[in-house]
Amino acid sequence: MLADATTRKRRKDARPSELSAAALSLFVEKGFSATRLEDVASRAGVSKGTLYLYFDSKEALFKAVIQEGILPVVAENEAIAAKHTGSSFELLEKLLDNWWGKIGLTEFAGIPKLMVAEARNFPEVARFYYENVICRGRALVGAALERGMAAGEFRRMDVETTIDVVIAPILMLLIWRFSLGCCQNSESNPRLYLQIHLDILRHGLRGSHSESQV
Amino acid sequence: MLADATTRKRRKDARPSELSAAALSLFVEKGFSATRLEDVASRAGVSKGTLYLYFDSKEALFKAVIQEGILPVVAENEAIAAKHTGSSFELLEKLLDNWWGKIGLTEFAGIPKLMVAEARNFPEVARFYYENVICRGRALVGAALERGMAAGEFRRMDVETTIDVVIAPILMLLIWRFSLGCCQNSESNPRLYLQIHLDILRHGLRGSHSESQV
Amino acid sequence: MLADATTRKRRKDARPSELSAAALSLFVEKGFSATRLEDVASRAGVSKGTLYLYFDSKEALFKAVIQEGILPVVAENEAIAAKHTGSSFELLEKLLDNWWGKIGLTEFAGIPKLMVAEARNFPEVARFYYENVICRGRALVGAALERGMAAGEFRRMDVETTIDVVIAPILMLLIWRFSLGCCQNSESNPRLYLQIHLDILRHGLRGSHSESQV
Amino acid sequence: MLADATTRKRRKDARPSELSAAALSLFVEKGFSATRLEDVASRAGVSKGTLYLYFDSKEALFKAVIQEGILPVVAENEAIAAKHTGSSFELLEKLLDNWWGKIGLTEFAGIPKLMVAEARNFPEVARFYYENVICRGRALVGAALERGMAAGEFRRMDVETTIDVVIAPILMLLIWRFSLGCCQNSESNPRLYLQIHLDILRHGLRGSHSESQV
DNA sequence: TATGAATGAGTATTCATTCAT
DNA sequence: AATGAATGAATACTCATTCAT
Repeated sequence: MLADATTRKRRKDARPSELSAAALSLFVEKGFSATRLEDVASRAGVSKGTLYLYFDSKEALFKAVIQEGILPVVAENEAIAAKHTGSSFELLEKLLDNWWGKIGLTEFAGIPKLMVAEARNFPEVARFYYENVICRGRALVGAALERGMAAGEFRRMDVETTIDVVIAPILMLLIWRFSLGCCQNSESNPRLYLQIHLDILRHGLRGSHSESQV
Repeated sequence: MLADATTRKRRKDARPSELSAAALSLFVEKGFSATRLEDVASRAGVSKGTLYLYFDSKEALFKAVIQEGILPVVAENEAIAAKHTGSSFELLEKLLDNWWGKIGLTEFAGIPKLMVAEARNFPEVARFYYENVICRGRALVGAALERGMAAGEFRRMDVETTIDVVIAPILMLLIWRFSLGCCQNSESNPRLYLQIHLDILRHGLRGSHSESQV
Repeated sequence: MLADATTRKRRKDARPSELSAAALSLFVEKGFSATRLEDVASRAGVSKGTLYLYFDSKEALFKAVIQEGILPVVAENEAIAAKHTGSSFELLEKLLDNWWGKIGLTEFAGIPKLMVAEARNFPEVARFYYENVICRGRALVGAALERGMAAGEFRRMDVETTIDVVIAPILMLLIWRFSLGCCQNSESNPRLYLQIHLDILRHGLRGSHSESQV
Repeated sequence: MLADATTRKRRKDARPSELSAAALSLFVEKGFSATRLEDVASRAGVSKGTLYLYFDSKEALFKAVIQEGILPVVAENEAIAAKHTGSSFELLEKLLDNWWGKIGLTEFAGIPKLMVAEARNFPEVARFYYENVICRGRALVGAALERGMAAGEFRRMDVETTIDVVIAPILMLLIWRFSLGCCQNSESNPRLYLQIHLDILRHGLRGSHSESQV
């Protein structure tokens, strides 16, 4: 009896994240519209009605999916940046490492593709994501770039734009995996991809003395 | 009379591309599922039924949208690459310029976001896009990279992976514009973005003598 | 020129029956609702619009199909009955022979199945058919039966009901051919069927002296 | 509480046959194509969506309608034939009696008309009906005929064809009721019709000694 | 809490009908 | 007379959402 109650309690507490996990994988796989709530429920092992005990609507489920996954990682990265000492490029590497471990290698990897696909239909969620993930992530990269420029480690460039160029391949890596990546026959090698991205940045962002070589 | 017949003829010939243009903009804006064919029709100034005179189904319309826009540009870029003389980096710049003018500045700019969002739901179209756009585009960039490496202009790197890193920011620029780009308040500056991307590449791909500086 | 005009004239005169012939075969094959006017038109070698030059609506076409086919045969049978001398059973045979040659062996054979399938949806046409084909046909058979009973050739039975029993196998033969007949593997033999029907009637209708044997 | 649960259960169990009964009457009345599923649902007192909880498609509903009604009666008739002793004609009468009571006087009476009208459009269902109803019914009649011929009760005739002639008026009686029967003013008298059919058969099938009287 | 039967608004698709040429 | 492009009403079917149990 008691055990049952406990189990049930544990069950109940876990439900929302079980459901949003199920939703995430289906949303990522088929897109938001093409995902049926019945499938979400059955993947989570509950009935369709139960879903509505935890989420008011399909859109609310979408919001939960987006909000749950990535925020903690952003906060972690902010902490990493705050206590970083060493070169600015090393900071970029650390941020990327953490992101990769916490997002790229987990089920949350699908979120960027999902958010990109649905941003126009859910402006409110898009704004939330933009402000809490994108902006804060850009701020971290931006601070690292400015720090490096100030130290002469990186040459001077338009910071706001450089942020985007630096981030783009990382987002694209995940987006690709959940979209056209299905079509390619060869195995992709994300480790190598990220390493080459960093290599190019290492040279490409380098201090102004390099610039004269152009 | 004659004028009218001609007009009608011209009208009929123009219909398919009028319709696929309308469809493209709605698909990009709302996603495939969330786009109602009635809206596509009325944006093109015709009735729902007329759409079916030209496309067998919503999916057929989707295929047409994807297939029409980008193929010619790929072919142009292949021609550009074939007759190029000069540095390999200049070739990359030329390819990017043409792509930007023919895709980035036109209505076709939305295709990458659309394709990314729907690839999983339309594997057949995704494969078509992958083989005819992605593969051929990658081949062009890959050839330029290898040429540059052979000439000592670029240092040696894993070509297949570098291709992806080089292309990613360009795709991401378009994808962003049609997704989270809506959220940002500041005007984005794609010219500057592409220039910085090229700057970073110019330094980042440079021949091995630079590598010792790391 | 003149030839052309003549041809066109002949063409024009023939159109309605070409169209209703095409409609008949499609109606019979697929049913009224499932038949598309475009298919009717193209089977008749004209465009969809042309159909409307000759028939106001799909229902009008249906009426024409029903009305054209069988009426003349009814009239012929009335003439046959009027001038008949000989036994009453021979009259029944003659009527059946003519019906078989003019309906059963022609494209009109499909009309009974069509009329049966659609009677409820087109009460007006059904009534027309009932009054002009069914009633007049029943009257002919009824007269033959009464004549035979009066002569002692047939035993006394309820005429109105016997008419139906006598006619039923003949209608059913045609209806079957255009419905479940498709399913049977063996070739059906309508000649034999009709002969056995007549054989049974020959004995079954026989005068009252037989009745005592029951 | 318990009562309610039971009620609901009973409700759910009853739904499929409530729905197929509603469908049967509408299909018979208007034909398959002309019947709207919404009307079927509302005749059964449920909403359109509910129909799809029990039947996958309109065609599946059609199949169910056809399959449910008649099969049990065929089986009953097979049992009747198996245990019959007495004259072969009496067996025919028994079979007819049972058919009439279980089909002719029930809602299932409309099935033959429906099947005839739609056979061409649903070859699969038609085949099912042909094999499970028609063939088995014909086998029963055929066996009775052969038994009677062997006993000298009936004269020798081609059995396969005679089966059809014997069955036709019975099918036609039902088909008529749901088609052109609407048009006739006088009340039809199916009892009398069947009796006359049997009377004619009684004389018409009789053994060869009668034949000499022709 | 959890269920799943029931709902009905929403959309892709078809096709009879019209009409400018 | 003939065409066939265009129309839009009609309908099968889906699925988010509700609610009685």
